[in-house]
Amino acid sequence: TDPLVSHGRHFGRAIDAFCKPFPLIKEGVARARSSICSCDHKGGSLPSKREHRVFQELLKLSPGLDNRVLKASEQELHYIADMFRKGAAASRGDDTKSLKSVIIDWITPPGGSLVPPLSRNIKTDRGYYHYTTGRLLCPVVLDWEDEEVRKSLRSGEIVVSGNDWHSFLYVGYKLNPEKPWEGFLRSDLLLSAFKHVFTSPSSVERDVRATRSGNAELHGMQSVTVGSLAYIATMVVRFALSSNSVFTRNDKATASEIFYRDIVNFLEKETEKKEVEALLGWWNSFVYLLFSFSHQPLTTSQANFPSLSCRV
DNA sequence: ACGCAGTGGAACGGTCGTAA
DNA sequence: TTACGACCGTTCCACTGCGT
Repeated sequence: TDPLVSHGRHFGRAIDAFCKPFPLIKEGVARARSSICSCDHKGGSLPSKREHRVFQELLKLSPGLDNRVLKASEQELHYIADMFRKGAAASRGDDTKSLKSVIIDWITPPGGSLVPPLSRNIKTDRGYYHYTTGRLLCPVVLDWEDEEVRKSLRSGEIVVSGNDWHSFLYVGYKLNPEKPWEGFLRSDLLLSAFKHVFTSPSSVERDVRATRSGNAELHGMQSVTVGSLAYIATMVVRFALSSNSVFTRNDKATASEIFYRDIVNFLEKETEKKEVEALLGWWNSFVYLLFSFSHQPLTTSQANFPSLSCRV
């Protein structure tokens, strides 16, 4: 298969999970072409800064792609975009599939069991219907111990959206109202899911049994990105923990895409810059430890890739 | 509002390469 | 030989747009 599909897999996981590749590429190419011929026309809608950056990141994933898209016909642009779309969809499918069952292990208390038990491959009794998944999904500003809260969440009387971040995003599942950044996006559950997807499923446990390179290594991932954090959070909250049996990007009950965008937008706010740098540094140091412990000797094909620990 | 067809996307069974 | 983990192919489902 076309290596673009593989690049698309990483694009979805680490850069932008939900964008439509064709408009992104087409508009990016149009901007590049117009600046090359120095026509300097300001036609069309002004792209957001982010949109332009995502386009640049996409080009970086595939060697020579920048020149290729500049010369490409409309038809070829469609083809390239379709390969990226396919890859992103495939990786999402694989991740939902594997996280769905393994998350049961992570939320089961060590040495204990879930009451009532949850099936590894059936999701209907997850979400707010189960005490454990409900506690993790409950907005951190609400008190899950309050029976009225539980009732309202189950009946849909309380609709969770926007910046009502879920408890599982926080260390200890608790918010410190004085310091809202404390423990935010640093929970064990997120860390496990991140390792599962980006280093290897077995790297979540102590003894790494991987026989192949993980996704981060395969794609030369240099550091934890905002996109990858949002992706992991979305996969966990909106799919693995929820009671929806189907992952949909814009259905009202899960609203995965909205959740993802909320996280990304928040982390890219100028006002949060300092905290976000600290957050990414924290993640990078964790992943660095993990990566160096699990490291297999590099093969020649892998030796060209920078190690995951390059930055921060 | 309804039926219809086309399309994209998610689930899942399976394959294949790798390393112990 | 076996376990592991990335990736692929098939099938099914939900959404969209169109005509009536």
